[in-house]
Amino acid sequence: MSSNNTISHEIADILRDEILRQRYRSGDRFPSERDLAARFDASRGAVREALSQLEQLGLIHTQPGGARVQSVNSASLAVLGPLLALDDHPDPLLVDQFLQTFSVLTSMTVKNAVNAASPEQLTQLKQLLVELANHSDDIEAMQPRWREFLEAMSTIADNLVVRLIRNDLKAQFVDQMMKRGFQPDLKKGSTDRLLTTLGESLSKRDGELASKAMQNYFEELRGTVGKALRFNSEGHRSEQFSGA
Amino acid sequence: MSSNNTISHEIADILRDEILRQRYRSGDRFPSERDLAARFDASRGAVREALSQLEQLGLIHTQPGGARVQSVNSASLAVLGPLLALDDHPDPLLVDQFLQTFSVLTSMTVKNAVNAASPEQLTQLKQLLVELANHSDDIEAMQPRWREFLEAMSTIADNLVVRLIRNDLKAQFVDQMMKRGFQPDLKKGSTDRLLTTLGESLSKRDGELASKAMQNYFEELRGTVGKALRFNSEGHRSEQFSGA
DNA sequence: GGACCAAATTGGTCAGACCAAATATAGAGC
DNA sequence: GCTCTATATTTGGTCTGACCAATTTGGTCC
Repeated sequence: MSSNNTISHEIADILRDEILRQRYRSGDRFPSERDLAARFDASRGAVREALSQLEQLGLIHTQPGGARVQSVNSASLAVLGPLLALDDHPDPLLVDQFLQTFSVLTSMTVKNAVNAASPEQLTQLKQLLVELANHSDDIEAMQPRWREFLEAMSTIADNLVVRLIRNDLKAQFVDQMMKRGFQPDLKKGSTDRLLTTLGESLSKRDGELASKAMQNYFEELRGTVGKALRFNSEGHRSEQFSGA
Repeated sequence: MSSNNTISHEIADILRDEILRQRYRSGDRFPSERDLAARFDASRGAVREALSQLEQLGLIHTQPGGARVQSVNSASLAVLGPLLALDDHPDPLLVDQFLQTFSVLTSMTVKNAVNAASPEQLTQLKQLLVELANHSDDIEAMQPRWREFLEAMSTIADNLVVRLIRNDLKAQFVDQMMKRGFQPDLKKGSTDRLLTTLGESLSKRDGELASKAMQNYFEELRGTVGKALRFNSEGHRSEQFSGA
């Protein structure tokens, strides 16, 4: 998990998962710090630091007199990762929701980047696209280049809000999937089509076109990933999930 | 600010703002807990809890041996609120970026909601629209009804990822603007047009149409708000900002 | 049954201490 | 002078035990 190997993080991880697994109902009283200290055989200070993390996640609310459990719906974005990691198989619905969200944000970024890029940045982007095209056969090799390309787009678009959201989502989700060794096997045609259209949009400086291309790509990705996950969750443990 | 009136929150607020104001460069060593305890005349425990909050925000990274400051770009979404509250006048660019982001997420929610709503939910939504139309003259009165309408949309669309993001954004931003007493004065025409189109999209069950209408509305909102903020930041302190 | 008051519980803070990991420093060897 | 190593120091992580103020709880009185 995300845990540092400190006691307080361990405690936080355990309690967080218990809350996410609905072991306490929203509004319930949370065990007192002294009880938790006894339960985990730790000092109250360590427990307090753990509770501080849970409070930052929006999972509990502490007040003199007692802490109370809050609804997951009102939690912070940072609970997504733990939520996905709760079971062996990630929840297909949640994954799909993630992809859809990531799609609209990425499309927006791409659109703004293409429209706002300086001539130098345009050539840089084209260069990265060529790099990608050169490795379109090897998904492994494309991964870091995609990252670089999207990072460049993100820098050019220069929208801090989206950047922060994508930070969180990436930390919560992408890394989670990577750790599980998940590799979506998109047909090569889809990727090639995306690369071509992106190149075209760069030449024409047509952000809308780039955005649409990105959306279509994610649409296909959602289909593929959804199929793989559903197949997987039916018990046919595929090799796509090697497990951390 | 968001602070509870505890010492550790106070310390966290101060240090957070110092980091956001770039008083430490990314990568710099952060003062030791003992130094900070001396500076704030507090116990090390209180300082540690403050630092724990900063770590959750992604602003510092602590390790045995010392804590280091991280780049704001790699921080968590939760820094947006404090970032907006840093100066008397919110950064127009940041506000615009927020609105654009909120726009695509809301449009996506609306689209999915309209497409996925059950017949009962459709009538409920229409009912809420009527409510809105009845108060279209009084912005004050519309506010809670808008909230209710969007909340219903959010519930129907049932995308936890977007919901969590919107939670954070709302907490960081909307509340921030409300506290400043900011009220965008959109022309009544825009709002009426939005309401009409939304009603139409509900009847036709046309999510795409609803989405487009939402986008257009936000587009106008961005224009209006941007103008107001720029005007305001030129020193003509308008009455729109009554100050908390 | 409801209003009111005292006792127990709970979170927030403090002080002083110890350990292990990381850093800084001084010294040895070249 | 430079590099490398061993030592000393700093720093974060944790523990113990204590105190205060706010809340909650339970019982009493009307």
